[in-house]
Amino acid sequence: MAAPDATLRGLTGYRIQRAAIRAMARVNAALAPLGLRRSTFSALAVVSDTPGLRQTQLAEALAIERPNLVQIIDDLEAAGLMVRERAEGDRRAYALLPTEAGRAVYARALARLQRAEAALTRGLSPAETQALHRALQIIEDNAGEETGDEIEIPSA
Amino acid sequence: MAAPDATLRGLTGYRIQRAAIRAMARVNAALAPLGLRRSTFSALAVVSDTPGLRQTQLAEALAIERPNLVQIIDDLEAAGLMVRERAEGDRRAYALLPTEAGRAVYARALARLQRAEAALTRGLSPAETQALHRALQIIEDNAGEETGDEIEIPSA
DNA sequence: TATTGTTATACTCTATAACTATA
DNA sequence: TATAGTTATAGAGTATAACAATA
Repeated sequence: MAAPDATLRGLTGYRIQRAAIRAMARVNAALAPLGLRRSTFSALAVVSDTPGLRQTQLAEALAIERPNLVQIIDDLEAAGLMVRERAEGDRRAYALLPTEAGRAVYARALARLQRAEAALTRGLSPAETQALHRALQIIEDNAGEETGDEIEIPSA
Repeated sequence: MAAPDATLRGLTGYRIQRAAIRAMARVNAALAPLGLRRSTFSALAVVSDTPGLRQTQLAEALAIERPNLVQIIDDLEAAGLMVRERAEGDRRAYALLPTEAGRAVYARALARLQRAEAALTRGLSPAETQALHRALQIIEDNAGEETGDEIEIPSA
């Protein structure tokens, strides 16, 4: 018997989980000095790149549930990095816009993250990193499909 | 502007997170019919492959904190899949052992997971999957190192 | 003094149901 | 009747401090 977790190490899902937990801790550490978490950073990034989008659209882009987005936007608004503006033509909706401060913090956060990314992928060539991204996309897509697994259809 | 999350997609950390969240949901779904979660499965796997190890050793193998392991072992014991036996020579410690039922459930869970893994990695060649594992290991190792980042040393 | 397992606790992330105000 | 945003809530996963029993 090799390592006690040799069986688990043979499972892609387990490896992704282990790498993700540690990588997320690094990302959090890189963002914390700017008062951001992963969730607030990613929201700020999408809104900065696509100003004016609605909360529902942002939730879909980030693959999070609408209710969970509320606190994220609240935090960004409280920090003065983003504003909710009533959307024209639909008074139920809000258009999300970054403030000047929000754009500045976004740029600083992105720079910090890119340094953290370089540390994370040290030892991987650009081609290997590219291949990693491709593999992760395939897995995300595969995992996002409906399977019908576990849906028992009575045979009569 | 391409997709609203184009910037985020350029970040390895973000891609790992997205893939991990979806993959873990699939793993949970594969384990749920057997009454297992990811945490209880991985504990059962390590103990089945390395019977007799201590809780501290198991926590280290799984990279979880000792307090969080208590409930996991409690659940496995309540399900009749594992037992705590007082360790010989050290009455503070427990040797963890799988029951017969535990070994049987482990085998069934592993088979289910391997089918789920095949679905997750559909479209990736064995070589690509191998390269993915290697890349994830490098990232896990890189992220686990101490950096000294953010430790401000007063210059005088 | 240090270690093993434990308790208590807290924080984050995620998910669902139900509400409000609009459409 | 449906949609946008919200509230309330619950469940995991993870983390730390402190305790009892033992070394």
